[in-house]
Amino acid sequence: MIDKKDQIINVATKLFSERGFENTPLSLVCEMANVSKGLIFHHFKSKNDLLREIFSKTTGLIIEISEAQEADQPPRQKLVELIRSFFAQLESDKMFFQLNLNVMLPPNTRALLNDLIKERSSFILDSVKSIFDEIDPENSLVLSYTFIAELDGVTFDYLGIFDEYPLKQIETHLINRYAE
Amino acid sequence: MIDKKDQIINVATKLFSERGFENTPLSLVCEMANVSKGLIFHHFKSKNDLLREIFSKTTGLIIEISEAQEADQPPRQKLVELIRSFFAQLESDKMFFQLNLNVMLPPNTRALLNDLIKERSSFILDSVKSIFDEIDPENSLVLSYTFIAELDGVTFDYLGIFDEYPLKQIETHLINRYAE
DNA sequence: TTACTGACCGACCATCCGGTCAGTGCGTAA
DNA sequence: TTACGCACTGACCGGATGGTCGGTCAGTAA
Repeated sequence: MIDKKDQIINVATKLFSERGFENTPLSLVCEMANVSKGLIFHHFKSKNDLLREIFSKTTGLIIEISEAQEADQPPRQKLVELIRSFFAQLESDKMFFQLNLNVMLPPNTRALLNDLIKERSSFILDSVKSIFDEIDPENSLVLSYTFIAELDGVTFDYLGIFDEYPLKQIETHLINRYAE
Repeated sequence: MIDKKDQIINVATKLFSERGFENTPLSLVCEMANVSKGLIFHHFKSKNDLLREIFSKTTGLIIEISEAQEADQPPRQKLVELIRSFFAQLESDKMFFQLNLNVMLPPNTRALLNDLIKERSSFILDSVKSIFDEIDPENSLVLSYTFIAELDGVTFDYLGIFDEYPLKQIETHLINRYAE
């Protein structure tokens, strides 16, 4: 029998990413996790707290992507690896990206995760910038921001906007662009 | 005295973009627009309907951006104009972009605007693609998706993630990239 | 056996919020 | 003057939802 606390987290993750945070009443989480209301509040201070815990867990995924490249590769190769692992994760862990997207922008949920988001985004910026520093130190900051925007935009469009999104082709196109 | 219906729309637009749709009770709209609950339902079928009407209005902005270029310019120049007018609008009409961002992703609001979003996004794809068709018909589709992803990503990062975002520099960088 | 802990339950509460509705007053056409 | 329509009001309703609380029970240590 799976641990009930984990069960709550799993179910809530799924529901939050599919239906959004505001639109997922705890009663639904209880029902689908076969758990009582009381138990949720026994393990988590509040609904918000549950979200924070779930969101924190996804940080691991981001770090994993950022560390896909090996240290002794040439910088362009690092970028290629980064793109590759990003697209791979985007396809295989769709749910986590969906959750992040749903939750990072709307002001109420955003406010509640603000510190985590800030921390994470500067981590990402730093790791990307350290690569571009090796390529073009003069413009590394702008290059990093643009690079990140491309990946964020792809995520946004793929999960939120377009029905038939040629992920693979866009991946190759970006790889070509950055492999030069 | 300004028309009360407009007053409702203005106030609601502001509040929805600042606080998100779910997190803005109609009671607050009433209060800030100096209007009774009843009047909102006199002018709009429901809260959802109010959102649809507001969201529809922003479509005009998108069309405006898409049509910034003149017909007889070379394609690369058209792209540059497109980028220019996009960044200009992003800065001057921040509120509308914020609203779109807040409302397009979360599944519940998304569902209710689905047809409008679909319509709009294929309009955008078409207009961008018609430019890339003149440059590289072979790859025009992927080029268009990537181009759009870049702009969406910039919007996302600028409004949602990073505090100090070098918009101007990113704009120039993109212009250089596409002016070749 | 006893005493204690902590996972777990579910009835209950307070509040909030979208939506309704009966009614008021003003402008206008007959 | 009357009658009608329409912008407008605000008290009210019903349902949903986050959160509380008293309590049960299994496991375990003494």
